[in-house]
Amino acid sequence: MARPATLEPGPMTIATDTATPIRVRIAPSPTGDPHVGTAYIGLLNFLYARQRAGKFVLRIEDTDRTRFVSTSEQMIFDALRWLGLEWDEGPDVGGPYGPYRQSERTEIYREHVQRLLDSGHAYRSFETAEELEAMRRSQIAAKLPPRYNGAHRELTAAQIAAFEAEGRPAVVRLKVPAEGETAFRDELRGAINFSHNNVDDQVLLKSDGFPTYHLANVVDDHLMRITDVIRAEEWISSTPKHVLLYKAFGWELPRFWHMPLLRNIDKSKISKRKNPVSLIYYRESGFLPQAVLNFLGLMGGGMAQPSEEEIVAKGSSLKQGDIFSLPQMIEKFDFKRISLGGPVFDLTKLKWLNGEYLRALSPEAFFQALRATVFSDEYLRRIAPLVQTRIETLAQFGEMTDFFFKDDVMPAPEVFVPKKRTLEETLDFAAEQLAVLEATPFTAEELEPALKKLGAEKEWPVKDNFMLLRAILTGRTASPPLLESLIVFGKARSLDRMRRFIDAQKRLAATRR
RNA sequence: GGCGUUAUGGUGUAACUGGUUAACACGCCGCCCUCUCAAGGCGGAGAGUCCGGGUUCGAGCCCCGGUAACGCUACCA
Repeated sequence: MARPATLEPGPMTIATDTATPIRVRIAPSPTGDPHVGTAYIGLLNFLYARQRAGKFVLRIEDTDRTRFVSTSEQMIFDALRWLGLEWDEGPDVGGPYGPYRQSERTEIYREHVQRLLDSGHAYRSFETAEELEAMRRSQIAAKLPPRYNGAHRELTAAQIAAFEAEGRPAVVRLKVPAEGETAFRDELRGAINFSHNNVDDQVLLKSDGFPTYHLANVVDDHLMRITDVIRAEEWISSTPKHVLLYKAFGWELPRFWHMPLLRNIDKSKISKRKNPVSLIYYRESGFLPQAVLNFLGLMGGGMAQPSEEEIVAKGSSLKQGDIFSLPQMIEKFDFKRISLGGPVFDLTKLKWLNGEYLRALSPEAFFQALRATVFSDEYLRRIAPLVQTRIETLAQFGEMTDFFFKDDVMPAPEVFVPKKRTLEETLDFAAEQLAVLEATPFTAEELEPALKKLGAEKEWPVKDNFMLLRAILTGRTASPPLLESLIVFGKARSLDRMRRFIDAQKRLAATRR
């Protein structure tokens, strides 16, 4: 892999106190579109590795077969490469500690689980999912904290044999010590303690034979010689379980760095409901990877603002302080500076930044960027057949297809509300359509029946059903074929357009009242 | 509910080991430039640093006590 010289550890390289080479990893789950959160944590890990001449590993965390999406893994690869976050080891590039896909490591997990069973750090538990669910409900009803009650912690050999004879499937759980506490150090926050009263007997091996995150993550991090676990803050609460596992195996602990969570405007954890969260969306909407990376680098504030002397020395203007490249981040990004409050992912500022990058392009580079994205041959080639029979001069192509090239369309209520329907009913139905589209792969064979099924359930005639969707997607009542348009425009952008539409209309309706 | 984390303008961040009227960027408003719109230039409004105590000549920075937000609380990650 050819890397620009600037990416090599420069004078700012941080000396580490250990002789062991630094190794970090990201472990995305292939459950859907690649997520901005993955890019954020990916960037941070990448920077950390590059600053210390370490290795950046990509591991695919595909142990949940119920949420597995087969196309997801490739999309993750593509999105990370688009951003320029190249990994040194991973499922597609190999490496000395493979395999890098957890579904290919089940034998390893089984062996390790057996070790825990043998050493008494784990035990088999035979409750069914339904029984556990019932237990949880009654605990919540009784206002008790929902926790595993430990019923099978001390089964006798005879009891275990009986359950097995019954053919009951088992899970393996971590045997958390009844007393005491587990403490660990977070590199950004200092010591964190958890009383064992508050650490559940986590399932380590599911009844389908796959490990849970907790087990797989610890085993793999150890086997892959990961020295620094840089991950999102949401993992703090489960870190004691991980620490307990390291100890049970007798392994050395990695350093833990928990990064603040990216937030929606209302400060909740970033989610697709309130923010475009798919990296596909950003790529297809014409954001430049450098701008996205730059923006992500702003989140958490690891880049010091330049001092006045530096500004004078460089002769640059003050606002350049928010603009920096990946090599500059490698040089200057300081993990100890990261501020812990959850940063709001503010699309407005991202757009400004992207505009700065666009303006900085040479005319030729700008033209090439256009040709590579919104006016790519590939895109045009897919749109062309949708309009060929519908236009009389080639110039009409523009009118017919404008919505394919817009960032936003916003039809008026006269356009999208069917006769005999109220605005409110219509928006409610649009929300139903959105839910269906989210759950459906974007192919004609899948989309059509799914939408028709919804229409039948809610008693919306096909005509009104499709017309509403057409209005939302295209902004008008006449357009190329709806389903094909949806598919070509793409799932990420289509869903975003719908969400924005519903949000905006609800807000409008509220102000009218 | 329990546990954990966090807390500086609307948003992202600054403020060296406590030291002058809390700084920069985005956004917002106004003016200039201009055929328009952007961009660019200039200017402005907007926080007294979550709240309450304390230490100190002096606190956004230190101590104590609250509050709020967020996260976790799954055979999901």
